[in-house]
Amino acid sequence: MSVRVRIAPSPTGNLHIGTARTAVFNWLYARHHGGQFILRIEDTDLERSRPEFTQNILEGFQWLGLEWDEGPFFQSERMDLYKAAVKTLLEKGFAYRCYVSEEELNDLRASQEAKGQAPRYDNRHRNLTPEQEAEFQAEGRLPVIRFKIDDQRDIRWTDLVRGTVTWSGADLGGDMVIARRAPADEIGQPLYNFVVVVDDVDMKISHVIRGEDHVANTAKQILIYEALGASVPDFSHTPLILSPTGKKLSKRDGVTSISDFQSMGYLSQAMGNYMTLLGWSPPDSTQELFTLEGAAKEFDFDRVNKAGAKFDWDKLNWLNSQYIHSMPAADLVALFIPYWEKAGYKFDAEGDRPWLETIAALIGPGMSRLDEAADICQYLFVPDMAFTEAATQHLQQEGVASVLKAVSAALADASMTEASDAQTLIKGVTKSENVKKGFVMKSLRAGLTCDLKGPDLVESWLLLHQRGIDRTRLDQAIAIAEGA
RNA sequence: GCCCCCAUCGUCUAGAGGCCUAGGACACCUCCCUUUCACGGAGGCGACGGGGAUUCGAAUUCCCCUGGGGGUACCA
Repeated sequence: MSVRVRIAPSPTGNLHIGTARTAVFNWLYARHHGGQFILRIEDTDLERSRPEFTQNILEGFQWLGLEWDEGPFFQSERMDLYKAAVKTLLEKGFAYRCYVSEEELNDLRASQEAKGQAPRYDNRHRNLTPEQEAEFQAEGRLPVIRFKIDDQRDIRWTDLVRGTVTWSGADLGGDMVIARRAPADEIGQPLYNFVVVVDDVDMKISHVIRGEDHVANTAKQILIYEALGASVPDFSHTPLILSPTGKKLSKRDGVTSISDFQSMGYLSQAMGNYMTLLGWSPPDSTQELFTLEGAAKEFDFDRVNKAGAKFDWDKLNWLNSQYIHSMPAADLVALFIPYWEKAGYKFDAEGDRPWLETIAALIGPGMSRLDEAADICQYLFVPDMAFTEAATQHLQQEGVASVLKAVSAALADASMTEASDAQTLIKGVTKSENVKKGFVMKSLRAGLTCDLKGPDLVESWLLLHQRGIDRTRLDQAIAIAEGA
């Protein structure tokens, strides 16, 4: 059997990391088996669906490298198909019109709750006579369409991650609504649990891979497959991504959308790697860094966990740092430029390329997120940057002024083109001032970079020198050191 | 409330009866490298939720308890 899987996001928000992880598992499974990965946009809820969210979702998948083989298909464009299917179920007696009002339903639930029972529809309109229907219609009542669920039925399926799952028909809440309220001679808007099945059948989906929060839906949907006379696909319910507090990760937990991770400076490779690791481990579990393509070679559900996994920023940051550290400076520059531009730094992306690339080579190995590039590099781009409190305090220490003045003097007739030039100069000052090299380095760091911590000092100096910033900053630092 | 699922270091996980005095990774701590700042390297701390049962032998199988999660819409 050829493998056909799908990701079916709802455009009611930006691409959520949970959806993205489900997409990753689908994609990995499809690629592993040489199958098709299909993208379907579930926008049957017209109220909440938005085109900009669809856009965000598509871009998110592209960014992550989850290219789809078919689609995107839009459910909103396939209503006729669904309504025809509803009609068929109606004609075959699998579904019926129910005239119970919202108010009556609320009363029913309230009384059930009062008795400590599970809320459920009591199927009271399952066998209405034509006369009764006519009467309700005469009252002006609009019906929904319900799909019959047999309370006696035991539904079971073999889940690729959970093994055999059984569900009792009686625990499905009674006959389910498959189409919204509409005039009796029409078919209202078809609902999620129904259209999913119609689409999965139509698109010949072989494996439904989705989050664990869908297990109850699976039981309902299997019944619909049967009524439709379609073969039931395999199911895999993957563990959920949990917030640090252990609940299902939701928008309220802060950053959860892929585009946010992207703008925070996470690399798509790191995101893909991390999401895959959340619930799956490669056969060689000591191997934690891998590409999606690499994982696809080994991916299968026998190595997918059953328990939910808490999202861990530390681990993501570490993974991201690994990718950044191993990236060539030439590639890093391109990734840093947007952050530098956003920070308002002035530079010529083309003309200053060599200088920018040297910066990238300097800071890349110490970063864990791309967006750090802005703060880390401020001293290189902004000539009149303010000194930090810590730097100012150091500058005002005794002996700093004279060290910096010695450096300044030596700088006047020194050529500063290589690291060794700076080293020689530092060594010279250390000797002439008769202080420790560490003191010179620290003072220079404070004076040149406006801070006490940061990228390699000598390299920074060279970079500053190329821009002619070192002189002016040294003067500013000396002024502070002398208490002016 | 009811239904379903899950349960190894703080976190992500390896482990499919003896290879486990439970392995790896992140985080944390120490040391080394560096007369700056990082990166990097070497160590350390640290877990099988509890109770029964099966077995010569259980993290691994079964049962109960406890704990956690998910679901319970005319949302998806």
